[in-house]
Amino acid sequence: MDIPSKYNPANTEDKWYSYWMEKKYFHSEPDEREPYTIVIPPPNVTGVLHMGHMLNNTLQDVMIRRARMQGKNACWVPGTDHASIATEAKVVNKLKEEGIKKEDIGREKFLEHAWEWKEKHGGIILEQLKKLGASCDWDRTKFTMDADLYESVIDTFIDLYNKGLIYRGVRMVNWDPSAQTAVSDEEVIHKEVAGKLYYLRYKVEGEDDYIIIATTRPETILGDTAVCVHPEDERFKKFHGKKVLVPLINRAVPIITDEYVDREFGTGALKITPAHDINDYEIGIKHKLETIDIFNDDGTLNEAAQLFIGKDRFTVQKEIVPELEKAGNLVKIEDYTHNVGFSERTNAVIEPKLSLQWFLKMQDLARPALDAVMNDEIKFHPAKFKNTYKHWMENVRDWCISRQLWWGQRIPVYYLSNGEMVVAKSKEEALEKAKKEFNRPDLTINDLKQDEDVMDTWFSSWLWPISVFDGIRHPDNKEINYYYPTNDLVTGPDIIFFWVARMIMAGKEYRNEIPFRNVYFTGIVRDKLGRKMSKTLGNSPDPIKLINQYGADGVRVGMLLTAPAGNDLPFDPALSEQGRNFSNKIWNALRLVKGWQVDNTLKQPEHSKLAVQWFEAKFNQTLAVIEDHFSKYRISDALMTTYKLIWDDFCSWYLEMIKPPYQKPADKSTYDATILFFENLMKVLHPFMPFITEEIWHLLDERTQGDDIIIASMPEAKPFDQKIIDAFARASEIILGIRNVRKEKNIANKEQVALKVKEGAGADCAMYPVVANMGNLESIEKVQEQPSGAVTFIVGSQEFYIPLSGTIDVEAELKKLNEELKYTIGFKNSVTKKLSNERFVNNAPAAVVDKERQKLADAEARIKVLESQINSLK
RNA sequence: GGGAGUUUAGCUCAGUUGGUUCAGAGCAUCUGCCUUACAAGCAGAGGGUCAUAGGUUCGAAUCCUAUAACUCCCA
Repeated sequence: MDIPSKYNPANTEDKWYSYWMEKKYFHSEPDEREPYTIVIPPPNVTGVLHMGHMLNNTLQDVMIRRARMQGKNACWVPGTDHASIATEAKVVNKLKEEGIKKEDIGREKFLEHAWEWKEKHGGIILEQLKKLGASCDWDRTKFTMDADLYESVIDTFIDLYNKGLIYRGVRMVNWDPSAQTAVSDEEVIHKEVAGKLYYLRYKVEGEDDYIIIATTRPETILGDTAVCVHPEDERFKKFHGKKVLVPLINRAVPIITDEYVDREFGTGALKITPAHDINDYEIGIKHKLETIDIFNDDGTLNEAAQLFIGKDRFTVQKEIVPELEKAGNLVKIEDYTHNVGFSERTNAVIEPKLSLQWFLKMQDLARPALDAVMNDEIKFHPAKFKNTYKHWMENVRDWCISRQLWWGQRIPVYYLSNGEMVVAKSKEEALEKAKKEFNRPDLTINDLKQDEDVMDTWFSSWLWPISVFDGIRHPDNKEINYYYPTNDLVTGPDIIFFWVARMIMAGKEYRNEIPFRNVYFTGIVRDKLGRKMSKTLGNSPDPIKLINQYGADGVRVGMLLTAPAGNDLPFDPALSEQGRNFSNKIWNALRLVKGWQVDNTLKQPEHSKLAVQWFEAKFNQTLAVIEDHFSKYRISDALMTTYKLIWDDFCSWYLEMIKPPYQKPADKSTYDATILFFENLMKVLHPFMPFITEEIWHLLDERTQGDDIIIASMPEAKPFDQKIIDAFARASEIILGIRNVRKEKNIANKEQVALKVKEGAGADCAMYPVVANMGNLESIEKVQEQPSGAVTFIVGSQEFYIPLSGTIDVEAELKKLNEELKYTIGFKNSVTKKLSNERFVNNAPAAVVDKERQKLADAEARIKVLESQINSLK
């Protein structure tokens, strides 16, 4: 067989992916088997694949492929979300380039453009996932704006409204002036920013006195409606009940007192701007202050500000300072670092803004969702995220679900001209309802105006595990009953609140059941310097390029090896190289095995028989370890264990043990056993490296239709013979001893040597035939005494000799032995000390004490051997 | 400001209920090898005061206290 010495992934990956697709191996239909379900965390439809997706989806693919091979009905539902803010921004920009404003073409026309954009660009990320090998059921691909999912969202809104959980109200919200929409608390990212603290003098009305306040945002003074001091603060008691004049505009506002004020901060006096600060807002309500909103939706100042009308807030922040100075209000400016909120989507500085929005009450929804995680009905991996989850759930605030956008599910609320409203699924239904509810038979469809806003994208996503199976509209359908609850969710810790928490709420509310049993939190992929990967930094490698360079299998291994759950992953392309090298190692093992001629008449050599027995045991022993890792979601450990099983145990030991002499044939039973081992190893490896394993599966043997590794059954750990594992451990030590002697004495591997074993209790080893083969020994013989002119090595307390023709370097041997003796005596002393401590012997468990006694006996035996060696050399 | 977490080899991390030679793995490094499966490889080797200081215990990387540094979440 002619197989190239370097594995080339490009030749196999596309081939097998299309083959699997043709065979419909990824597709799932409900049947009598146990289901195993994963719903993909839907990537943003505007996105392209980044390293985070690579990690995330590799993990999911490992889990789904393993489940498939375990005979479960594996279903991985792919899809994307509509990302209202991001997508709308993209479409707005595209139109802008064409000279079109969205307001000019209107809502319907705009949505046509948006759909067109989605059709054209929205599938990129899913196509990229195919390159990675993701075995998603593509027939089930969903999009959060699909008609059925859209309707599910609308139904949910109506239902929650009818339950009294959704309300409309004017509240302080996080306003994104760039996207011109409200965003939820979770979409605001707080960052420390170097700014200034401005000390401003407010004149007390009708007096010559003044009060000094400190603020980071001097432009907002135009919206001030009070100055607040601590009631106990002696410095300000003289001002209680008086008024001050707001600088520049000379509006008289009251000086109020509230214990909220921190006397240590700034000057101890606080300006209050209820329209533009959440804390001020609360104080405003408490003290019934006037609220003056000085900003337009785009962050420019409006008429209420009186000055700087039409200018941007940041321009005004600069321009107002000289004005204040001129007017004599500026005392001083200090450097000051403070927290500023940025929009997760547009990176614009968030403006707290009073506005009329829709909210979902969270408290009642949160309780069952909190319990489900705290009592481990849903398990978090790693469990440390339970803390974060608990803290958020216990302090959860109502969710602002309306967005001032067009791309999304439009809020199903209809208003009459008098402001009264009805909530209904369609305009027609709304009309009927309105007629009845308000006793207005005269109403026509034109009297109704639907709410202009759409819902938060996460209001779609939180239904995802249910809505992809149509379980909102048809709660008793076959699919939802079969696939739900799903098994595992794989996602990043950064969306624990956005998504995980809310999916659990939705599951509890709509199915009265959790949406998944396990949540695996991945780390965040960072670059070598520990920075988060981002487009703006340009520090993210292009995953597709990586795949072309190292193969999808290689990249998958590279990602997984250093990605224990919940730990950040400092990505280094060298990791993918390690994965690629592993592919090559396996490839060459195949070349070796397939290069053998098989001679049916050949008798199986004893050493091969033992090797086969050993590997059988080793395989099952290791498989149990791998299964344990999987059960604990330690995927990278499961991979590393598999890696070592293949590389070290199979390639470095087993294959070397059974390798026939050069150009000699192999015997049939060893060959067959080896092929079987190879097949089993490929099965265990398949979930991690799907492509090369399928390729090798088909090269190892002729396969009938449908005999493909992707659907082969995963081996299960069977009982194994511990004795042969132990015998091998000893044999390998002896082999290492022989190798060391060869190395020290410069004896080529080709040259045969004889091994002499000192007669005694430890002289036997069941695996001597293997030792003889691996050590290239002409004989193994027991002797009473050390032969003259022989090099010695010791395994445990057993002596071995290799007679040599040349002279022995007595000095060097003595030095080595004396060092060894010194170490062993030291060790013996420490054990003796322990054992002579009465409290240890009395308190420690018997097993531990026995082990110490055993250690002592071993050390004493070894010392005896070493001493006799030294004496014989002297 | 409140809370959580982390700190073990050059790097990334394991280390379960405190008890085997417990101080580990992979990568990296160094040395020697192109030995007919594989130099994308083989055979070896070195490398750590388990962040610091106390304490509990017969015994501490592991439990407790304090300190330091870093990370994340919330406000």
